[in-house]
Amino acid sequence: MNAGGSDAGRAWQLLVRFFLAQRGRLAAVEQGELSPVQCHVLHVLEPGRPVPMRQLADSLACDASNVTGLVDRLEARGLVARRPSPGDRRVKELDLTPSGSRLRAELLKGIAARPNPLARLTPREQRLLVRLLERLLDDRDR
Amino acid sequence: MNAGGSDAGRAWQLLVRFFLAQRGRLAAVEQGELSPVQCHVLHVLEPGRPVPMRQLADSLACDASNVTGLVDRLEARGLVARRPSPGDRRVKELDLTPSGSRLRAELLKGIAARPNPLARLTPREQRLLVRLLERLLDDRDR
DNA sequence: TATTGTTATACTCTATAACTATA
DNA sequence: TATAGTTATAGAGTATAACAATA
Repeated sequence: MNAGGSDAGRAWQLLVRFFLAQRGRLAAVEQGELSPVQCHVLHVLEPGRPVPMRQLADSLACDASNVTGLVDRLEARGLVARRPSPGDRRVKELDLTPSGSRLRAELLKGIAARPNPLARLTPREQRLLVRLLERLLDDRDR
Repeated sequence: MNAGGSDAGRAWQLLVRFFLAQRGRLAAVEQGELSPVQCHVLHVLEPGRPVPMRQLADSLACDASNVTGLVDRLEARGLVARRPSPGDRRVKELDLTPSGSRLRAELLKGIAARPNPLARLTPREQRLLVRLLERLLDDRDR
């Protein structure tokens, strides 16, 4: 079997284990402000870069029907807004409101401010990990 | 601001981004056999190593009341079994059934067999990542 | 008194299927 | 015909609060 390809498998297994273990451990989630999925939406939505509903469903790896209710709830809280797409009248694009942009900034700040699980790595190891993850996530989600 | 501590924050942010992006993309989940949370339970439960319900709730970072229904469903499918704890009569320990053990083995195999997102790293980078993640996950979850 | 697990309740997330309005 | 988004429905995950049994 895997002679040479086993490291990718092992790394994948460790990453899966990591994100299973960390599920729901975001500051905004713990404070009850946002659900994990809502965090994802605010994370994907960059200010001034509207995203079609369909694209959001893809990035969530879920059925399109879920996005309707999800966006309904975020819109009811004034965090996002639906806009008609210029090119295709079937499409609705999603954008952050000023309030949503502020919460997104707090979310990112909260993520960066909670590096607890990574404290056990040396600074050099942390830099290595950043480099590897950046390559891993390159040209993804945008 | 962060002079020196920023790499941990950056790495943390990238890991969060990664697991948000990969949520639900496990073979067993895609095939509709298990939910992400059920995967976590089977992952945590090693054969022959019973785990108290309370400990399961901790590892899921959720309220203990959820574990009741979660375990009910897994037990109804014959994957896990509740056993009284030898020491404390309040405690119920959870163990895999033979059927659960088999599904767990398939789950782990499926995870290892799906390293697609990691193919973009060189073999050397993959080994580096494995080393870092192993240090990251060391003495956790057991 | 504190802890383990349960129940009741309410809300969110998720998939499937059927529908509409566009393309 | 195909696609974007919605609605209806049902099942699963989640938190809070109250409870029984045990420590």
